[in-house]
Amino acid sequence: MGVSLKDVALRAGVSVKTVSNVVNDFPHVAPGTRARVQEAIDALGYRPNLTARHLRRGRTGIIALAVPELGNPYFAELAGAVIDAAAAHEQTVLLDHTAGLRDKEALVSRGFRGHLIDGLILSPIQLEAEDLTTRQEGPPLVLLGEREYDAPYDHIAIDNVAAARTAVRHLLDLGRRRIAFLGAREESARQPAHLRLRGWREEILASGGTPDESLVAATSGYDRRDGAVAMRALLDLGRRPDAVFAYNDVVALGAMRVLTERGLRVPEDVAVVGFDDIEEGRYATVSLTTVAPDKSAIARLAVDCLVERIAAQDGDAAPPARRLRPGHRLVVRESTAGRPADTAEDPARPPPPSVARAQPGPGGP
Amino acid sequence: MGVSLKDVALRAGVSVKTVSNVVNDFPHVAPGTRARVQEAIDALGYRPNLTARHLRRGRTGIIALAVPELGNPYFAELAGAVIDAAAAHEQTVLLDHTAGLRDKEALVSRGFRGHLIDGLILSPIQLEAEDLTTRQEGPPLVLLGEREYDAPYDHIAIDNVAAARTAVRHLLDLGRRRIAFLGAREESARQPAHLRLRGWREEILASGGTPDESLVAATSGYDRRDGAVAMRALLDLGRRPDAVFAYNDVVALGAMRVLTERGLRVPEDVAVVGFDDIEEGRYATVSLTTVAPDKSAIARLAVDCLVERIAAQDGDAAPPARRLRPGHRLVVRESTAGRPADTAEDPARPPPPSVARAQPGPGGP
DNA sequence: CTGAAAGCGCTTACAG
DNA sequence: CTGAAAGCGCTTACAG
Repeated sequence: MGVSLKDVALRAGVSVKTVSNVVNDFPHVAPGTRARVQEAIDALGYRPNLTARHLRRGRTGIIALAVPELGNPYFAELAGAVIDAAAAHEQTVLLDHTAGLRDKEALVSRGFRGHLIDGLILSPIQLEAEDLTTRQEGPPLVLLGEREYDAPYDHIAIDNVAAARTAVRHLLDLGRRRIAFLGAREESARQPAHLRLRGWREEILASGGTPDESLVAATSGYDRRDGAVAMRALLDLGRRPDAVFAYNDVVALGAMRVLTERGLRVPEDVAVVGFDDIEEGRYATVSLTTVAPDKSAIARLAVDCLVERIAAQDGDAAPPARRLRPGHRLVVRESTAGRPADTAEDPARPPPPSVARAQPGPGGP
Repeated sequence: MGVSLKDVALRAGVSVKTVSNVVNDFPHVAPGTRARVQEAIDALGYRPNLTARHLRRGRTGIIALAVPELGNPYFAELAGAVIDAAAAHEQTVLLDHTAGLRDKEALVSRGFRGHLIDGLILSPIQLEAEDLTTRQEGPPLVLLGEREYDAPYDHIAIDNVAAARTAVRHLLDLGRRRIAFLGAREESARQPAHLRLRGWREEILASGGTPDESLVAATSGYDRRDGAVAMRALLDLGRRPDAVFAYNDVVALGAMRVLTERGLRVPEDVAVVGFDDIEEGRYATVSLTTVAPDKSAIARLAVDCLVERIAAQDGDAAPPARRLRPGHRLVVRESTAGRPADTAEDPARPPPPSVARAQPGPGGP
């Protein structure tokens, strides 16, 4: 059916080895031979069978990226960045989504794609440490995001506590004192939103205040609807905040929608800060102040680490597990700053400069 | 390095053929033998090498989905639906993004992943018919979306003209007469937004009006910024519409942001309709009226067609190229209907019922 | 119900 | 600079 190396070799009157050399752009092929082979390749329309190459090389050049949900723009944007970062290493990305379910996350982490992928980048939500420590086999693994584990894997994440503190600090500086936190998840022993919630507590304490736990709202997930439900629940209980710090941007956007429905003005009555810096937040009717993780740095570091570990399988000494901290910054927009007529942000122009800048964070320990 | 079939066969004291039979769940294996083999598999931690299987079978079970941009929620949501639809056929999805560039689209359509993928689903923006007619090789191909080609490939798309007419009809019914169209692209000989623009023209003509071409705004792409830029340009030229029909939801959202900036009320001063029904539109501060294509039907039909064509390569007669039309409906929200206090849509509840329903459209011709 | 053997299309020491 | 041959780990007629 397909045209094979052998067919090309036959036509060019050389061995398959020589054709292989030409196809793989190896040196030490006589110019005349190369031309003859190339001519045969073109004439026959030969295209290498990647599948055979994979089997022979023991490598596929495919890495998997497993995210909770592609419907969350943060992960869609991150996936785009990972695809680009991987292309720089000539790696192809296979996308998996786990729905944030522990079982699916554990399955993926065990490398259920047997030998199809060379490595895996996983952004877990509910995965537990034991899922990782009992991991027998599976490809090299790099972890992404807020969840941390005592397991020997590279972990790429911004300093979530510091980032959350910066956001809360910003709200405190605006004079807000009743700052709600949206996106705690009670069902999980170890809070996915652990660190951001801790940042909320620490910063309020550092300012001399007392964290009001009745302003911490649980959600069952992390999407727009969860934000709307949590915000509505808070208001229905009569716990009206003067500011909201949400686990992420879509939760913040869902909350903002409910605030408007209830006739509360953003930011005059309630200031709102999100997390992720998704494109959508910049174009919301009231543009969203947010913590902006450096997505392309996250993607780049993750792919670099993974590629290094894949290479290390060939006998190089593998580096110890690293903890890498890409940068982040607070982007102040209308949901906290209002819209002074003369300094209105223009969403059609390049992204505005950050206002507060958190420490970009050095590499791991 | 890995454990192979042979290792398992050795330990179980059977031939590799028998192990293969067990692994692939073939019948006609004596229960005792099966148990013995299974025990060996577990003890050795054997996992099939997919790469070898692919080579031998000549199939990988991987299909590619190429979309312009994962950052556009419509494509992210569609990708999720395709991944799910493919899982039902035990197919894995490889995601490519083309940035809507003709060269990249043409490259992908030629199946540049040589034998790695069994088939391709492509949603083209700038691809031209000749790119397809000169296509020599490449895997089975299914086309998605508004662009149509005179080429023998399956094409899955809602009735874009009818859908656009329904949207414009809705605006006309509200008494709007200066309806702008956002998202024409002049640089391309054959408009990507061809059909939706045609629907705009036809419906205005059908209502006895005259399409005002000065209200057709070109964009350089199809994202939020493009919508904002186009809207601003229209207003700066003094061409104030009383309604906007946008090529898609993100363009509509970008436009809505600018309208608000300029102190225009939505929908009182300007009603807005988008296209795609992305989740974001439901939670916008003024929720967005939109044409909702049936994304899961699109995904399902595309995967079904592709899987059928892949199977047809084994000698079955391939069906002629089909044109399949999944359904769509108009979802009316606040950006055209306003927010009557007593019927406010609750974004935290299930999606609202459609108000106008376009013909769901029969299967192909 | 099970086995021995060929072959999918490459890459890679090993020779020359 | 080029060739002959083995082998990556499977699946699959073909026998028995």
